[in-house]
Amino acid sequence: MDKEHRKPKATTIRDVAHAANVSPAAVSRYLSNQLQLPVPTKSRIDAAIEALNYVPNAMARRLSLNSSETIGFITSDIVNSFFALIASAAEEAASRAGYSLTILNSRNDIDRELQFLSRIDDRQFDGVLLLTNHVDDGRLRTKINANRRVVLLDEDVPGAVAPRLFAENQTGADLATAHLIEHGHKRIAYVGGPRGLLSGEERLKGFRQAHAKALLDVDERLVFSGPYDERVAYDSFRQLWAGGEPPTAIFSGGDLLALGIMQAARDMHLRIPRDFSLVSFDDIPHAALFDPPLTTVRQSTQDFGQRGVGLLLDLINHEVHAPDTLRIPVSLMVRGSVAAPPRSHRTVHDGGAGKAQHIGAQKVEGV
Amino acid sequence: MDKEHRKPKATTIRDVAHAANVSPAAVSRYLSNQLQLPVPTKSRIDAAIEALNYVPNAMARRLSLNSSETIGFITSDIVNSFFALIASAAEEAASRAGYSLTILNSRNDIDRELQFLSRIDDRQFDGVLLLTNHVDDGRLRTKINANRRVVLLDEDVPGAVAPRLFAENQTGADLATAHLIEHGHKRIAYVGGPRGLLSGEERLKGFRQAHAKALLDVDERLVFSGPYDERVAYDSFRQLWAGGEPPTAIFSGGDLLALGIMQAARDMHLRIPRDFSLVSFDDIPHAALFDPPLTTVRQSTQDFGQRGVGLLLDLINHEVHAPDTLRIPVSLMVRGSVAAPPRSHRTVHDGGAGKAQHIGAQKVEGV
DNA sequence: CTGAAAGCGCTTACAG
DNA sequence: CTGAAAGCGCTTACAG
Repeated sequence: MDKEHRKPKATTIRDVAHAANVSPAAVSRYLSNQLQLPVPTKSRIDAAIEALNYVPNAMARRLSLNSSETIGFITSDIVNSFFALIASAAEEAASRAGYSLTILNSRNDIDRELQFLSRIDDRQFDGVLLLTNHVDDGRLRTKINANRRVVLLDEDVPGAVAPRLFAENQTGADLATAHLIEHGHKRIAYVGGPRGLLSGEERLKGFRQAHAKALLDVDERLVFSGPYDERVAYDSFRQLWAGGEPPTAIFSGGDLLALGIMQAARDMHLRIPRDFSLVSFDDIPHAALFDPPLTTVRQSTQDFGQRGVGLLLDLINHEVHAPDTLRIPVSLMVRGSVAAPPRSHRTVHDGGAGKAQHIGAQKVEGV
Repeated sequence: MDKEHRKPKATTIRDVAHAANVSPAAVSRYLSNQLQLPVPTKSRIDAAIEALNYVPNAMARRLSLNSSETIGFITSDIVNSFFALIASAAEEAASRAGYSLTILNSRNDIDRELQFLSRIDDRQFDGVLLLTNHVDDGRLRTKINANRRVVLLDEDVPGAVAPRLFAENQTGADLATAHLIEHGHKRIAYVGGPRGLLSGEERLKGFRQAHAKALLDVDERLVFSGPYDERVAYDSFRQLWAGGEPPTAIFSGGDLLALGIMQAARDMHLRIPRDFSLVSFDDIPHAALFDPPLTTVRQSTQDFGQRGVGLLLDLINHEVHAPDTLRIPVSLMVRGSVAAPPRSHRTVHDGGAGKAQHIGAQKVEGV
């Protein structure tokens, strides 16, 4: 259009000040509510802003304030709706506090995680919410301790100096396993996350704890730990069924793993819960619509996102709390994937064999 | 720790220049590969950077370059894994081009969309990928035309001057409906997106087109258009079954709607595909694991994200293309939610009544 | 080719 | 209380 001005310079605070016959400082202070002005002056400024279509330049403000007004959210997989829900809750909380939230998809790759954490160093982020999903080799710890503007969510980085927010993993696993035991299962397999990773360790601990409370032994040949990967769970299941005596129930350390198990069962023409029962962890959306509706341990993604942002903003503003690890409560969502063991004559409490209790799942609160 | 310096000033390009005995300009040019330096000078600079632990300040660079190096991704619901997959692909493409991607969750609220679009004005974003999911009242159009750094993905904003990237909606709907007709269905319901919204209109058109090609009439009492809301689909289903003669099959305009339909069917103790068949649109992850495995139209989320970013970067760099609307191809993923109509003696082509073809779903390419 | 200097558009300590 | 001026830390047109 206008060939005359090659770059139609953006209107700045100077332009507004000039038009309103005040100083740039006055406009700046007025806009940030640090100055009570006489009404006529106010209106002149407002009119100038309106007329010149003035919008403050965020990059200039950020350079000046030495704050990017942005926080990073690093997750292993944004497509996993459990993580997406946390991200969504975090974005809302951040937005309310005047911060943008940038979601970074690490694909569980430590090099990408480190690269993303470096964006704190170049001032792209004021801080970062880190949801890692693998065992640290020490590099994450070092990186975090170098800048100290990180909050650990969902999984731990041992040795890192950072606020932490985790689920009640052990309690949840105990709850889930006890639920199976109550239905008469004695031969229960564990298909869970990696050894050395917080959720994997703690959920396995809960699994053992429930057995101990029921005076039951854990058959170590039925314990499978591995990455949170659908295919790995798929393979674990096939191994379980390849051996002599398969279990009558499985506690799976994550809904993604449960999905792999369900797929494998389907491929082997096994029905859940007729041929075996299944309880899982996470409660991803639509878990109630799977075949069968999945009984699983729920953790509040809202809590994760909201409280995580709170912790990070406190850290950024140097309002440091006691460095305790905070925990998100859990509850068991009872749906249709658990029944009595096959070929068992033991009395069951509910009539839940074939029929799913899908709507308004019965909720068993965690401790 | 150090009480002496209240603010331990970050090291700047000046510090590096000083330590390496060159000018800041030389360092800047060296770092951006605009300058070939003698090896000894290079090493001195590298050593200084290393020793001082120098990281360029991104906010300063951005102010100077008048570019935020960031693009926005506005979606109605990041928890919907279909959108999350597009976001993920877009993030990868943006990252490869040196851009950050910020995901914004609009919750399909136009005020939030407008607010997010304003971040172009204050220089937070160099441009925006907009995935809206409702009919515009004119405000989106006005806003987009005011800054012209927006690419429209998945849904249209009529009248907006912007590059567009949409799915082959009509072809996909035709494919899906024809699939039902081939299985002997004549009484097919449509439960789809809103009238006036691109996907809703075009998919309905494809639904009608398939009928016309088969010389079948569409029963208008079986056509339900509404927002992409699980509960709305739930209610539509109940209405369909409340009337006299329910359909023998449903084409649903989105997997989220299909989920609502499946939930309603389950609550009414109806089995799919025994009691009615269902085909849908989107192919969200794990669609194969639902009960039944969902036959649905697939669109490549990878294409959406990648090509969308490409279009936006071209726009930002003023490498404008012809303003054509680009289309993403579709294909039908045949799984287990379609069978012959109930009480029908018509011969069916595949044996697909009860048994699901879940693994490696048969793929029928779109035109 | 190289460096001193101006400029990006804000904010705020400082002086009047 | 108010404004002139310095400063945030880069990039780059300009002069030498």
